[in-house]
Amino acid sequence: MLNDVQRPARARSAHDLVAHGIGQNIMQGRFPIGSTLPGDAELMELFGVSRTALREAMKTLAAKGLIESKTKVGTKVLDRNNWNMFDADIIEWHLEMGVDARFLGWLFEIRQMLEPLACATAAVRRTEEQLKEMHRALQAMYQCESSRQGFTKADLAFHQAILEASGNPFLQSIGSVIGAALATSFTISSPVSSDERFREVMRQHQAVFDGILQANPAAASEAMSDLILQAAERVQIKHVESSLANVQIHAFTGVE
Amino acid sequence: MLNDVQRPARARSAHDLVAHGIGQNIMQGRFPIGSTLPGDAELMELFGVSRTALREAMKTLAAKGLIESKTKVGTKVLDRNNWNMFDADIIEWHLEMGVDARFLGWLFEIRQMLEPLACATAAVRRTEEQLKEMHRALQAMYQCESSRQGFTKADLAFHQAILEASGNPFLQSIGSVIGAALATSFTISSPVSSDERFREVMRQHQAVFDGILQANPAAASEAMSDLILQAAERVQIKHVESSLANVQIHAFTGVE
DNA sequence: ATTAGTATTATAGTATGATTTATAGGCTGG
DNA sequence: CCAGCCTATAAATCATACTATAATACTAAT
Repeated sequence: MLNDVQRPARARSAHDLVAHGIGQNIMQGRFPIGSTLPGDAELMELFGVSRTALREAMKTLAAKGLIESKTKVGTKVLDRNNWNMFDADIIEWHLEMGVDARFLGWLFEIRQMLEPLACATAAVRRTEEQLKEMHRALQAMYQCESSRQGFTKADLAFHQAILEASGNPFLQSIGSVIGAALATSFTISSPVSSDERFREVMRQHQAVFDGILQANPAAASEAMSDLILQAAERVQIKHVESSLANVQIHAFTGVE
Repeated sequence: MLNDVQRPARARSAHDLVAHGIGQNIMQGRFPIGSTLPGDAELMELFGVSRTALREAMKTLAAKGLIESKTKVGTKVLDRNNWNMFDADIIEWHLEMGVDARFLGWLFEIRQMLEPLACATAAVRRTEEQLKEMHRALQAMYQCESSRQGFTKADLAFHQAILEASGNPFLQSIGSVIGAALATSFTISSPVSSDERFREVMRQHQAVFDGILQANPAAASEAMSDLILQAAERVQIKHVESSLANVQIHAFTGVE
């Protein structure tokens, strides 16, 4: 069983590996929802770790809402709506078992719900320092046309700066969601693959920044909405073959 | 120090108490962001638990993004934007240190961003069974005019049924956010306090349900938006109104 | 026969000490 | 002055023993 679990890139701590292993097995349905996990002893042997490391992994998973342990009754896999989907690890584990068009659709749907309005609030609340931060990230994107990795990093920084400027801590904590979306998108369809596409992407980002700079919430919101919509389309085009529930982004956020 | 930590209602496990204690101290700024927590030995003495229990608590907090441990350097309190604000415990710990108007404002702001659009998608995707579930919850609300606790429970069930029907797992996992908002709102201003208010609240919920029932995403979305706005006003949050005043939400959900 | 209470027992929870590993900071040699 | 090698320290891990809890089975009283 463990052989099928995708290896994490770098060596990590024991409990981290175990959490990763169990988490991924839950995502893949090998530990089905509602089922009871093997007991401590069996899992210890399975992963070749001590009780301490195993239990720490369990606590990590429990903290993310994946499992619940009760004395005598065992450890059960909780229902999906207990899972904290805004957790970076959970999203990562999801994506590691293969990029699913539906999952990407949900990801973009959430972005479409939150980011345009985050831009709107940022346009009203942003400080000078936050504007500078956005500008720095934007400049970094301009300069990273050649480096896919550098571009992704700068792109994420730009979006995070906006979230930061929104002033809402809930929005500020969804960086992992956006990061996952960006990273995955770029593996499918890089925005720096062609010069034309690069300029289009930059134009959109510039529009978002300008809207926030000019304290124009409506413009900023609309620009971000366009940006996300196109990003989603770029990804979904590559996935037409998975005809099953090809979730379109239906939500448009407009202005009066 | 520990005396100031609000006691949880019911007795819980040792590591749970420790996680709660440290978590709350972080929220209150007694363990400031960026600072290094006391070492294992000191914390063990402070909370009167073994290393095992302490470390499990640490892993719980680390899983929620509150802290990060590194060998030799110690355990540091991470920056706010690493915290997973959609975690039920984190919200709870926030609220336990006293209801903060700003925090409530942020809570309602997020609801205003997500729930109307969740209604819109639910209006398109909902199954018959999900409609029945919403109806059940709605009926329970009608019948719980006398019981504040029962009403809150039914109210939450109604909102969760909508999230469920949206089909998006990210939305499905924000039940804790809504739950916290509802519970806190009701301690401030109960919707069943007067007959008049009760009828108004029920009218709004009925409008949301009708919109979803009739597969009318625009109507459902708007009804939910109204509902949340009024709920925010009841707890005297001017925040939401002002920040979203410039950008109206108009969700159109079209089917191809 | 049904119910209420009690004993059993499997399993998670907790405690403790020993051991290993990682790294900041100092030390040595170039 | 720098690079690479020690060393001290605190976290990470292991191993084992013990405790608390609750599901199950069993017993006894009605």
